[in-house]
Amino acid sequence: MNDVFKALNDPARREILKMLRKRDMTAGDIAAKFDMTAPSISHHLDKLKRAGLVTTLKQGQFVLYSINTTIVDDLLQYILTLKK
Amino acid sequence: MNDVFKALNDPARREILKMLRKRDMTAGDIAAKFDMTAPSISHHLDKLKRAGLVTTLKQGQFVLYSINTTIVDDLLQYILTLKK
DNA sequence: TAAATAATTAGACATTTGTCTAAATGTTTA
DNA sequence: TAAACATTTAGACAAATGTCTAATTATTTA
Repeated sequence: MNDVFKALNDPARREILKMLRKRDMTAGDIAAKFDMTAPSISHHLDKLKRAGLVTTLKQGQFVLYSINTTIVDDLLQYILTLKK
Repeated sequence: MNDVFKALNDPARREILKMLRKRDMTAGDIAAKFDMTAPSISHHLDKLKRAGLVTTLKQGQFVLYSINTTIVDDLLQYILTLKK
C-alpha cells in the first residue's frame, strides 16, 4: 500500500489516472497532454505501474496503458478503515 | 487534495491516523507509540493538521489530536472518481 | 516563583523525488 | 536495409522530505 500512496503523491500521476479512467492511452498520447518531456512521463508511468495502478499492453512500437481498478478498490478499502 | 495525499505519503502518519481512529490522543501519547523523537512526531502531526486530516484541542499543557473524518470522506469521493 | 512537564520551532543534514538531456532499445516504413 | 518513430534507460542536478539535536513557549506544581 505504501507504493500506492507514493504513486498518488504527485499531481501529474493523479491526472494520468484520471485520463485513463476515460480511455486507455499510449505513452505518447499521455505525454502529449503534459508540458513535460517523454522521459519524465515514462518515469511517472513506471511508478504507477510498480504500484499496480496501471497495466500495460505492448502493441507494436506503442505501449497501451490502462487503469487497474483492482488496486483502486484496495485503496478504497484502506481509506474506509480510517473511518470511525 | 494535494496536501491530503502528501500527508498520507508516510507510514508513520498513516499509523497515527489508524490510532486516532480508535481514540483521541495527546501528542505525547502518540509519540510514545513510535521509536521517534517528539519533534519528529510534532512535525508529522503538523502535516496531518495542515491537510485537514486531524483537528486539535488544547487542554492545559496537553494537545489532544482527533481524526477529521470529513476529509477522509472527501478522499473517498476522490478515489471513487478513479473508478470507471 | 522556580522547577518540571508538554509541545513546538529552528536549523542542520542525509535521503528521496521530479525533472531534464543524452543515449539506447525496439518497431515500422520508405 | 536505412531512416523514422515510440518508448525507456542512464545519469545529473535542484528541490522537497524526514529525521535529529538544541532551543523556545506555554502550562502546571512544589
